[in-house]
Amino acid sequence: MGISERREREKEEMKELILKTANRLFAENGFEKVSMRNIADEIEYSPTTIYLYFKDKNELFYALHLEGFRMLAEEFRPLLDVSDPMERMYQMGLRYIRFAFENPDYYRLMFLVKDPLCTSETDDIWEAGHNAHAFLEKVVLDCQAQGYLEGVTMRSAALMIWSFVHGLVSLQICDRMKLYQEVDREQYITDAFEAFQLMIRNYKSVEK
Amino acid sequence: MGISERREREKEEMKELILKTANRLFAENGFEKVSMRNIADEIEYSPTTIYLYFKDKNELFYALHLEGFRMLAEEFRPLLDVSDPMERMYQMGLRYIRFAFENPDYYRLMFLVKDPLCTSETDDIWEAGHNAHAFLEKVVLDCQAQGYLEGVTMRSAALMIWSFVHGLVSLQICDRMKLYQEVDREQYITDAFEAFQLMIRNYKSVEK
DNA sequence: TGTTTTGCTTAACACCGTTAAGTATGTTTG
DNA sequence: CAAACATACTTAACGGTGTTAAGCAAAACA
Repeated sequence: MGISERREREKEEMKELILKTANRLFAENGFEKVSMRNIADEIEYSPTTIYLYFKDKNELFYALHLEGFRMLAEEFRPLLDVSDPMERMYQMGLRYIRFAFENPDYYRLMFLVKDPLCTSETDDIWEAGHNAHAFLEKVVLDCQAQGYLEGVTMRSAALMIWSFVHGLVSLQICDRMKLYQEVDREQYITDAFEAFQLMIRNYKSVEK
Repeated sequence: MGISERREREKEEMKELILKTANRLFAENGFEKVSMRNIADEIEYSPTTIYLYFKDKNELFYALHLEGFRMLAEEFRPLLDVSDPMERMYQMGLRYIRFAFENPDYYRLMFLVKDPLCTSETDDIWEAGHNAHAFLEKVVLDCQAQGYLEGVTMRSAALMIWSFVHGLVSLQICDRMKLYQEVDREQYITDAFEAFQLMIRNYKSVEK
């Protein structure tokens, strides 16, 4: 009775093929190159075939978005070796920024696009994001244990830090930094990041 | 010879009509309701007519984006009456956040969407944004004159502040705050904003 | 009054996501 | 082994998008 198992396996392989192709088109040619018909062309199947493996385009993009979080987790992995909390937070910021700039399309999909996530079920979706965020919460707690970021809750601090870095890379990725001279744009980003670090380092809560 | 002048006037009126209609559809039904055919239906003209007044959809959306900046400037106007720099910055943040939450579609268009701006000419485009940014730069300078934000350049500080607030509202607008309980989400935003203010207020540059 | 210009429309192109119906092929059952 | 059924895939189509080319009627000009 190995037939149904083979079937299952083939189905999984096809799903994988579609996904890999979508991922490749996405990484190579960016967002707009990924259309159902486009993927279909690439794998030499009819467009409608994809719908036998994925409910709709959102489900497909949700899978891509998971791949993005996998990549981000990979980027974060070396942080486990950094014991000093403030240094770890610094490195984490740098790696977050680097990930965003090296994979702008993935970043858009993960954090900026509206569609593919809210339409999906809201329960398990954020498991991938949760890991990354847990990483941040841990680093904040460790920093607070050393006297930094006093007087604010861990959650507030985490959201504050995430907001800043996210905002910084978003402005760049969405091309909203044209205010600053083309040449020095990267310098401005670095400077702003350093300024933020400086503020966190030198902030001490008000004496009671 | 008033004919050509009347012609000119009528052309301007038509352009205004298209724009107003686009703006209305945009404000009422959000982003996706604004299609060329959609606007055409509303003004009871053929879709192609619009192309006689606007080069393409991007040019139209660029005009909408200007309207957004006009609204933001309106929101900022009362800040002129706030003389205390730190208080002014605080109020500015609150108003920025309020603008974003009350006009999420405009905010997306102004700061998050990729297309309509980069494709247009890069020269005069940011004049509208420049005004808002000049406002921020002014407030940063005034704060620095009072001893705040010492040790970082005005530009870095401005970008840092903008990044943070932009990131905060972007995460909410793009529905990326599902990590936090639905109920307390607004509270978290407020807390993070307060935490940031606290950090800026209590930061003192390192003594040399 | 005839000629040219203007303002607008119809038709079409090339895409898009998605659904319904149909067609082979492979599997199971009588 | 043959009939009945299920599976995997396709073709055709719907309704939508932005955009272009060609044509037409009315207004302006000579």
